[in-house]
Amino acid sequence: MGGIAWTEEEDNLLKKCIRQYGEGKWHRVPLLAGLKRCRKSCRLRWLNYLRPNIKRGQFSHEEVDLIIKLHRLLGNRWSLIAGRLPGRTANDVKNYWNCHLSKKLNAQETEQNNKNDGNMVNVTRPQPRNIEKSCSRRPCFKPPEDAGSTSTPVPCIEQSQIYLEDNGYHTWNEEYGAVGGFSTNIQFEQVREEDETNGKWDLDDFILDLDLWNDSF
DNA sequence: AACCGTATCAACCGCATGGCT
DNA sequence: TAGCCATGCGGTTGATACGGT
Repeated sequence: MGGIAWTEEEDNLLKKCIRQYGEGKWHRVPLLAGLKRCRKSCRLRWLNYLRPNIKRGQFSHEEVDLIIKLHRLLGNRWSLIAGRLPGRTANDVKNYWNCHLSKKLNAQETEQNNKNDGNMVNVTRPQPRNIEKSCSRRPCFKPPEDAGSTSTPVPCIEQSQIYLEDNGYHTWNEEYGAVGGFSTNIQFEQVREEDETNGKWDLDDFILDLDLWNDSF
């Protein structure tokens, strides 16, 4: 292993400390737990190993499929990918990708390229999304009523203010009632402060929902 | 049995980001 | 506004396990 392996005693001290004081405040954890480890090590050990509900063992086919899909959409954003796989850590996903999938997929791609040979296909890599600082809440996302149809999902934001970056500024509802062609670079200028239930909103989740939705058809 | 190459994965490192003063 | 500090993340390292020769 890279670095000094954690002992059972250290694990117990860390677990006890987290149980007592909760997560966060990692700079205090080594002192509170009585560990001779830096805060980063403590955090990593907890997140990747000691946290409850961590799933161990083989990745299922469903998980592997999802990882591949998500990686196609997000690139190496392991924490986001892991967030979609209950019980899996970013480190797990990253290791699995590096050990299993990257080689496998590279081989497949090379094979595919050889087959296509001259029939080049341009693949658009995930583009960075420009997010305004003011955008700090999650617009709730609901699938269309007719779940069986192939229509795209519609964010349930009244008077939403989502703008297409390359087309000047347009209001979503006024001019883009549906989300067709959503793979373009999109800027969320401001979102109505509506969804108070979760408090913290990750915009990437929302965009990912849309991308996954489109991808599934 | 000894050696070697490869796979696996826990741990570390460095950087980016955000909050606070 | 600048500087400092804590946190989080992705990349990388290196010890161990395991299979093949």
